[in-house]
Amino acid sequence: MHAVAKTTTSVPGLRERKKQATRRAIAEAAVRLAAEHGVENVTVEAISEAAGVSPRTFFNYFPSHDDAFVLVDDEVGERIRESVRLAPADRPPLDVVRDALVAELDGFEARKELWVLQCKVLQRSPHLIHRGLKAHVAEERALAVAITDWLGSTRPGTDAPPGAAVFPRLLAAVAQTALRVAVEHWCDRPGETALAEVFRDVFAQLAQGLPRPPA
Amino acid sequence: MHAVAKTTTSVPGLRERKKQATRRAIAEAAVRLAAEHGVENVTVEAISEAAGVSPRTFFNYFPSHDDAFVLVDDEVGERIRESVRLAPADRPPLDVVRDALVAELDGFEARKELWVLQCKVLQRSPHLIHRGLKAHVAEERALAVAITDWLGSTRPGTDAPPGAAVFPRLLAAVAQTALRVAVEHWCDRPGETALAEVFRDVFAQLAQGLPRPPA
DNA sequence: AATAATTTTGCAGGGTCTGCATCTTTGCCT
DNA sequence: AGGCAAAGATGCAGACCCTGCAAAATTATT
Repeated sequence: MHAVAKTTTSVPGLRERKKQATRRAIAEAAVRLAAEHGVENVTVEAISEAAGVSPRTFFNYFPSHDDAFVLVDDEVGERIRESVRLAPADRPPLDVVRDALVAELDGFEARKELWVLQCKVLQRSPHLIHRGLKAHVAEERALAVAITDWLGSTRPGTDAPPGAAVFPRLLAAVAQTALRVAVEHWCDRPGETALAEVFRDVFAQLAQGLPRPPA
Repeated sequence: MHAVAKTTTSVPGLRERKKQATRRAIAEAAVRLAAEHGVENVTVEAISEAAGVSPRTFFNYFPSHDDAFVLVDDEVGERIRESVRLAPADRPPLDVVRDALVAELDGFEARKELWVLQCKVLQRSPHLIHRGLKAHVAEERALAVAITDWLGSTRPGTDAPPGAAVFPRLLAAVAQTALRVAVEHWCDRPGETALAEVFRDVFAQLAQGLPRPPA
């Protein structure tokens, strides 16, 4: 408090940093081992061994064996929802959600290697896709709430037509699905197309009501 | 072969009937117990006990504990895909998929009680939703293939624009998602709206590119 | 009625996951 | 510095999940 002025915020402290490091070490070890030997042949013990922690510690970071193989960043979803809530009220809903997602694409491509590697693991173990979709569904529901907020800011308290109540959930679900399809498609063709391009194309098709593409 | 002429087909035989009965008994016991005590408090032993089989037999019918709680009918998906493949080549893709799904809706409402009950279980245990989505994703991929077949029957072997390759996967994924959203929405409001109505409404919104619903 | 095929079952064993007690590490204070 | 309190890591016991394998029971066929 006297000689050295501490940076009052920002620095998470050694404790938190070590925790994050441990978490990343476990996740990275899990993905690498899975890419080499296949998911079902990678035990918690092996992951812990490679990450340099005890098997018991593994479960302090991941609730289940499978959860170690999917990469989830909570902050991304929160930024997306905030972006939706602050969107101009008169824009097309699909555009609002699309742009909110596109804004996060840069950080996505930055970790390209990691995602491609994980995509391979997920393709070999479809059973893990659903673990990834777990976060997906959670995101979907939170996004639906954000969309409802955004829409509600236009006209509060009015009798709605039958479709209105489903709309936020449908838009959120479709947007997440489009994102997933774009990523899967992009993973299948590494380096061939930019993710942003696939992404924009997919949303364009959605906006047109999924017409038959010109052959 | 001599005295009694056997009904050459149709009758599945006592063996097959008992198997189906056992399977249904296990599934029903699982759902009922889960509805009462919560999924995580229902062990395989308890389910087997209630179904009148040994714990080992449980795993002869369901690959995992969680799989006993989701109802899947393989034949339904096959009928849907066949319907898509046989559709007129000049119809709007979204309509083709919609109608293929709508045709199965009757059989769906017939088991209304069962589905509502299961929806409650799934709502209390989100972790099971993904198990249900497992079949969902499998269906999605198979459906994408069927859509590709159907589209391909129009013009085989032509240079495709960037969006064309994604289209079948996107359409299949979006259609499955729309189905899921419709079912969830319908489960939340039992008896208020017919599933077919929600379903048609959702697809209408998709066909219009998800515009803002009139408030 | 006897035999063959299929299903059910018990058992052993490995893997997942949790709660609890203990030990080590980290953060903060004088 | 040195010590105290909080938090994380670890080991262990135990319940549960899941899978082979071989024996017993049930069903189909001759």
